[in-house]
Amino acid sequence: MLDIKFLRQNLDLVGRKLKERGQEVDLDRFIRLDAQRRNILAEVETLRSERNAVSKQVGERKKRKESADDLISRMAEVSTRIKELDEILKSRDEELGQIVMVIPNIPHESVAFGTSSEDNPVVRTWGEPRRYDFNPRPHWEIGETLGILDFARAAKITGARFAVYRGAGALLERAVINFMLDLHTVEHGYTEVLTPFMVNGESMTGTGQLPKFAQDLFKIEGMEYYLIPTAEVPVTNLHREEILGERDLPIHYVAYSPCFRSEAGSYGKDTRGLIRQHQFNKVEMVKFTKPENSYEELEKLTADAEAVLRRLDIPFRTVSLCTADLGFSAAKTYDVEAWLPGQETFREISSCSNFEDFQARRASIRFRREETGKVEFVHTLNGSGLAVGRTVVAILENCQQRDGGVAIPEALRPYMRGIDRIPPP
RNA sequence: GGAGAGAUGGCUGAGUGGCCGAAAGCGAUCGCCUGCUAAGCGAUUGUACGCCGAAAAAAGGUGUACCGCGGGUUCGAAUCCCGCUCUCUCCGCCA
Repeated sequence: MLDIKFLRQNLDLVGRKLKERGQEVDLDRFIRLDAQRRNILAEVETLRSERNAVSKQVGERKKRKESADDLISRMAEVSTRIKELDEILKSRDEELGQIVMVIPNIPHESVAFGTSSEDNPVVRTWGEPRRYDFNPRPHWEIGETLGILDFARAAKITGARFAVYRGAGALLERAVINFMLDLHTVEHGYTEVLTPFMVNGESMTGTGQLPKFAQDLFKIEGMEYYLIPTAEVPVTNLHREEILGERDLPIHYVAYSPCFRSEAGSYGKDTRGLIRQHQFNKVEMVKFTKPENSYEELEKLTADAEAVLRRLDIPFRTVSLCTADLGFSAAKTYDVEAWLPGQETFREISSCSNFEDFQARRASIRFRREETGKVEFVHTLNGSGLAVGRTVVAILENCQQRDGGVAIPEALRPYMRGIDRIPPP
């Protein structure tokens, strides 16, 4: 959510920035409602002030055993009027909320203008794609041949866009999770957290999934709980409605969680394999920082995500999302894309964003600056570190061998009971 | 699922209709005192929003709201009434 005062004073700027994102927002209506709201607020507060003062007189008169009937009947009218105005005020607030809660964040000045993902500038590439003396296969073929991935049975027990991992496949998924958690905690200094995988509506609103993107979420029948689409939601909301000490910052968390996404609107996209599932595992990094440090922290966060691919020796490139490709809550995002030889393409495997104070304002996550004694909003950041299923995809495709086996990257072997490859059947 | 108790400021905890944004204590900050430390003394110690202020901001001033959440009664609600949520204890069930 944007700062209302900022919005009021920078209408043109906000309108222009939103246009760059390809968003149209009725800002005139916002300004009109906001002015109305403030007028009504001023009136109702004046009336309340009068009522408070007169009620005090009533008390004093009664103590002196004097009649206060005239004051009482006058205040009865005032109270009725206050009640009326309160209702109007409430409806204005709701309308304003509906507008302001669906306005996306403003892109950072370093974000390139663009109209689609084609316009995302590549900021770096790492690693050389391996040469194969055979035709590299896509991971779903590799996985099914090896008997470690079973999409047919997943469809039977649940439906489309689910997977069953078996034997070395299940072990590999688990190894990747543990490898990533250890790397980020031991070497990068993050604190591991394990949270609920369902959250309430307030949490979803805090990070920006609600109210605008309800159709992307799975909701629990008969309860106001949602399955999390990413650990970003529970972890960022850990400090919702808190005022942190300046000394507590920065806070770095890493969390494993399964992620649940309805994938509404992506029918027909990535229907084969592990790329796009209703349920997938992810290790997520979340940071709470002081405003002046957040961009430096974004660079480190992205480097921490890239470190996973470096250790696994998987080639990747990092792009900076352009204005049109940026997510709703983000001010700036780097996507890390792993090379997939079986599909001869780079695919997103991590998305690292700085939300600045957008989520902090929604979720009311603040800190007290020692120098001034004032409370300010923190900046929040998060990044996949990494998407586990897609990492398994990258391993299967990059490390496949002529005979159909898959070599286990060195770094994972301690987590795989020492085995160095998954042999063909 | 059944029975009961509770939710007040950073914390402990008082407050059953007006004198309560809220006692007291603890903690914290600043100052005084003191060779140093401790102790002692004094002051300060919430958040949000509106208005005034100003080139913009800040300082400052002022008003309103907030005692788990939502509604109601009343001239007036932390306090009375209704609904909800959460926490704790006991019983049952259960990984």
